[in-house]
Amino acid sequence: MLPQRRHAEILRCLTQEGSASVTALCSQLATSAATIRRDLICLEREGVLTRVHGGAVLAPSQERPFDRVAREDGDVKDEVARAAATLVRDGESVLLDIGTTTHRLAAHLHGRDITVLTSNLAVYEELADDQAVELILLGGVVRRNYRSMVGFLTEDALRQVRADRVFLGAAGVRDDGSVMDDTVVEVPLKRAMLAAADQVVLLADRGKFPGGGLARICGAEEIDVLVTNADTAGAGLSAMREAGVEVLDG
Amino acid sequence: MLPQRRHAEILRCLTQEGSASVTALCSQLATSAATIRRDLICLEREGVLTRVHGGAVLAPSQERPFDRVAREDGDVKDEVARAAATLVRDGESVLLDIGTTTHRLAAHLHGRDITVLTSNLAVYEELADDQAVELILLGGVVRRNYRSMVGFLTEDALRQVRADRVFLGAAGVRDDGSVMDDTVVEVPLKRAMLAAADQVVLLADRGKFPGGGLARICGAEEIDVLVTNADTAGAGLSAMREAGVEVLDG
DNA sequence: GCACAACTGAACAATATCAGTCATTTTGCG
DNA sequence: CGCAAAATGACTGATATTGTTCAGTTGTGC
Repeated sequence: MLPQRRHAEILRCLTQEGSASVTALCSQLATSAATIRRDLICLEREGVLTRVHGGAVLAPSQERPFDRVAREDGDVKDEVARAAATLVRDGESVLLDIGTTTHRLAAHLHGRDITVLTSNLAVYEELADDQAVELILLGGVVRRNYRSMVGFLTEDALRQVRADRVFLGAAGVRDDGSVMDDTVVEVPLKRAMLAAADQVVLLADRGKFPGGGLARICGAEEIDVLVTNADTAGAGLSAMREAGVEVLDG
Repeated sequence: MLPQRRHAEILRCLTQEGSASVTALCSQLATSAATIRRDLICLEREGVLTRVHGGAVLAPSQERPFDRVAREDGDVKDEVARAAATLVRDGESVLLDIGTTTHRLAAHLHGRDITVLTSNLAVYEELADDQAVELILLGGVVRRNYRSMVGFLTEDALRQVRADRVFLGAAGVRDDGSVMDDTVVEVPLKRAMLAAADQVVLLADRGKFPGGGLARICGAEEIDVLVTNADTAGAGLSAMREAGVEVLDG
């Protein structure tokens, strides 16, 4: 393996985890501790990381903005996004819905060895520079205000692909467990996404219980996993549980 | 194997993986280390890559081959782009090919009341904030280095749409009028674009006459309009004229 | 404070790669 | 066909990188 490749890999581990130990890097890169140390010295000289006893951490200036946002406590949406990211396994292909919640999820998927399918242009911009993630855009008519693509092209594309998991956002969940959306044009898209994935994961922070919306996307029975906050409560959540939805707390 | 073919292959490996080792290239291209090194020296002189111990990595300025190309030959290409923009009428829908030339064309389409269809992500970024232009992305697998989307999704999308005009880029025009490209994966896309538009406009500055390329996209008879520089000359241009192509000077 | 484990830095040997040279083969051209 | 130029592959001494070893240091639990 080329030294540069190793350096890139070390940085990938660092940005993903925030820190990395020499022994972990040894096994991950199949090399000796001496080489890793030499690499770390080199990278420290470049100023991209700081060496600490046993490994290295990202240099303060190198922390990506989303990482800082992610570590702030009390951000209910980010709790959900972070919890959802733990569901994704290496090698999988995931379908990300339109909206800000899935954009936040994408920010937690940096450096992962996965394929992301989406019509969410915010996700595209988030992951555009990430070499690890394979990115597939669904196409469609660009809606600037929503940073997304919609229309028959998007729906057609969804019929041609298959994902291991779809991460769905929503405007709210009604007390009967119905998943609702505000934007009528998105509903057929969301339904097409449901059909294109093996597992349906709904991202809904506690503010979505109960929640309104003009149009019904689907009922609780179509959802496999609900990711929400630990302190979420309400009839909608109970309805989800009764429908056999696995509930994951952020 | 021809040196040019080897160089193209080396670049393909590099853009795909980000780095390549001499030994890997040896076995992949079935040649000796000495030859690979000579190739790398040559390519490094061109500024395309940076040699490192054990192999090569993409040159820092080269990580986005797109941006590099975009800066070269500024005026020559921009003459062509500006002239091409005059062909577009309000209310039309235009299909823009992958590449830098069409990106430049897009820069001249700001504020126009038109619909732009493209798989060129540089065009998307150029026009994303322009309220006047309706933007439709074709979808597909994102190729970061080329700022484009390719693959069967893109081709499928092209079969579903119809444009008044397609603006096509190319690596070069041969003396017999054949339009050539370097990137094999783009050829079926370009052919699908030809089929999806009523009029085919080829953008080719004087540097493209004569020009090489691995794969043939189409012959002169498929082109309706050629936009080039005023001082362009050569057998390829004559072949175009003989085939009845309307030639527009920038 | 002390013992113990883990980590570090430096030196060294082994290995891999590099640049240069030279013989051989291929290519282009009259 | 023959010749010259270019490209290729093999060899060699020089250089760079890597893994190992070991003495010294740091961190941790008692």
